[in-house]
Amino acid sequence: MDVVHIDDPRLTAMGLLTEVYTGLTARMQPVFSAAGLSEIDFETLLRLGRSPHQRLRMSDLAAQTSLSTSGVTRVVDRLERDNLVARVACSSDRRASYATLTDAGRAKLEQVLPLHLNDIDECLTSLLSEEELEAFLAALRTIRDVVRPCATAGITRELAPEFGHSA
Amino acid sequence: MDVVHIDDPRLTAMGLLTEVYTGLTARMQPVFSAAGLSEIDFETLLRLGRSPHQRLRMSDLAAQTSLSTSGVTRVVDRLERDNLVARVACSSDRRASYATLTDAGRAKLEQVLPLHLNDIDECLTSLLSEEELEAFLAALRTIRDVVRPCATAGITRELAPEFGHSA
DNA sequence: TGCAGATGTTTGCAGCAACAAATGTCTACA
DNA sequence: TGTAGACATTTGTTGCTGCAAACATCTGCA
Repeated sequence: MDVVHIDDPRLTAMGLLTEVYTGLTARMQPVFSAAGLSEIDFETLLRLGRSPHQRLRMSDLAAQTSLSTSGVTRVVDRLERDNLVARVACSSDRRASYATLTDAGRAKLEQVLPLHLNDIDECLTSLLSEEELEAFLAALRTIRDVVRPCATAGITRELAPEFGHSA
Repeated sequence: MDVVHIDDPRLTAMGLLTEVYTGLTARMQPVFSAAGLSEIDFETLLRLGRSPHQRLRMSDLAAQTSLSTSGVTRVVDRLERDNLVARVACSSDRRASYATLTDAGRAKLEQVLPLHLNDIDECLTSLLSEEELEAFLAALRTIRDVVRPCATAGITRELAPEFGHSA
């Protein structure tokens, strides 16, 4: 018998979740890198694309992604250098600035998104039956509500009790 | 209507999973940092603790974690500096070395593990009913088998079709 | 035996992220 | 109006990571 319970069911459960999540993201990497994007680049473009006017304040972007505000500064620096995103001054608050999708950014998103959706289908949604998937998502929601009570930042508070890809 | 389908169910599913996984790991962070460990430090100690003789070759450690071999070199450097792990030459292959748990490492693991298990319970396993949990894990296994066909490295091939915490 | 290629580990290097401090702007209140 | 504190963003610094190259050792085959 070893130091730790080698088969503690809690460890197994958490390990399985970790394995699935990291395996899934690794599996989706190629689509992003083929487009010259990192995962966080894609997430940024996606969130901008889904937002009203395809723009978001830097700090709202930070709240929605798992990045710190300085992290967002540099992601947007890189995306701006590549002309996928532009900074626009906020007229009502001179401290703030919006990151907005450029035409090239929108095009890039539209190019990558279908491939990404296809990946998700292949490795996740198509693997379970209708009912299994629904139960799976319900379980995820239950857990999400505990570990991440307030996950909607920078979104008008009425819509989107669950706004996909909140990291 | 925006550029992208704001509520594409595939995006929502993936987003939910991301949210849960990152929320969960964030929620577990405090226990690790209180013990002066990073998450990867803990995972390393755990894997060593579960292995025969509490030791593993560097490259097997790399295969089990999500780190590259050079990443493992540096994690073990740090853990060795803190006296939680020691390198031991492999007698049958002079290129290789084992990372082994020191007494302090074992003690640290035994100190942290119950707290971690408690976290998992609080934020994951206790949130679902017996049946829900079983269905949830079954779904994870289904996905795991697709995204990570061969996830058992450096383990004697017979046991552990699912060896928790494989990153 | 001797050598070519495979394998295990480490090191040099470059990129990314967080934290804290700095800067500019806003808000509330006297 | 003037000022203190809050807030949005950026910059300086540090640490962690992967990739590629270097190095040591092993294996198989002539």
